[in-house]
Amino acid sequence: MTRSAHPADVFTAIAEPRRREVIAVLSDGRDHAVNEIVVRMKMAQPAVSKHLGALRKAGVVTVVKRGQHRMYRLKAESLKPVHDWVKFFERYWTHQVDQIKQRAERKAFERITRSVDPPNKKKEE
Amino acid sequence: MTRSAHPADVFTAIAEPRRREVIAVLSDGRDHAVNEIVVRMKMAQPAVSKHLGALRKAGVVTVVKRGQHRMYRLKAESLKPVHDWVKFFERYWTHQVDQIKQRAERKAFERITRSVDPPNKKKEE
DNA sequence: TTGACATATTCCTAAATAGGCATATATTTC
DNA sequence: GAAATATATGCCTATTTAGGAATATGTCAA
Repeated sequence: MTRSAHPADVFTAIAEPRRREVIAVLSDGRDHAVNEIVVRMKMAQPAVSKHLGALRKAGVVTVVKRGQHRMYRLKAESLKPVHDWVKFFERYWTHQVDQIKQRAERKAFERITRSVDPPNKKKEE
Repeated sequence: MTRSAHPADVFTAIAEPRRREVIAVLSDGRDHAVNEIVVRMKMAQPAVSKHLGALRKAGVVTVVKRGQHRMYRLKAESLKPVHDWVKFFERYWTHQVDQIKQRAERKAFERITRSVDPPNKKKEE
């Protein structure tokens, strides 16, 4: 098995660097035709179309037909889950870092010395 | 080709749901033995070890030998690039959304009508 | 209709990879 | 040393997937 994520998972969608490039192009919040993205990214058109397809499946972009073009637009709210997820860890690189680390180390040490090493258990928790 | 990202890319590392579970277990900032993660995640030990290996390569966790255990710890700063990347889009789901959207739409419309296409359309989605 | 242009889709291949299973490699305890 | 425990690694398979090339589809213009 490979990636067991839902194929349309946002985390998976943004894992691709090229896809983040596409998002960067769309990050002005405006509509963009495929061809424009192709030119800006210096990438083959089918490849771009495929990435856009993946992003669309993940709900990261939306499409609208306009004449013979298809206008893609970033749906930024779709990135909110990522933001929420990573925001939790924000505090670890802010000023409280030292406090947190020290407390963690102390607790971890206690845990280890008191419960893990004694050779009388198999599986617990 | 598959994922063209550096294998140790943080975005790729966190794309795996199971890996985010591992991170969740480590999210208290303390040391955790592999076996503990195995038990908590109800996952086979080799699988867990592999995920930990991937996370380590991506710099998301660190290891320390302690007796016959290997204690893994989250290196939260490694997630900062993700935070920084997604933070840019934060403003799109905050109160200014309407402003931004409206301006974007207006500009896009101008762009289209002046350079790409006469303003007639067939199908929209 | 014909042709030009924009985009998507299909087929292909090479690479990545999650997880199962078996096994190797410590490390501790007896 | 031997057994038990903790962890990593190797092999295997099924699945995913990025991108190339060719082609299909759709739309507009003359």
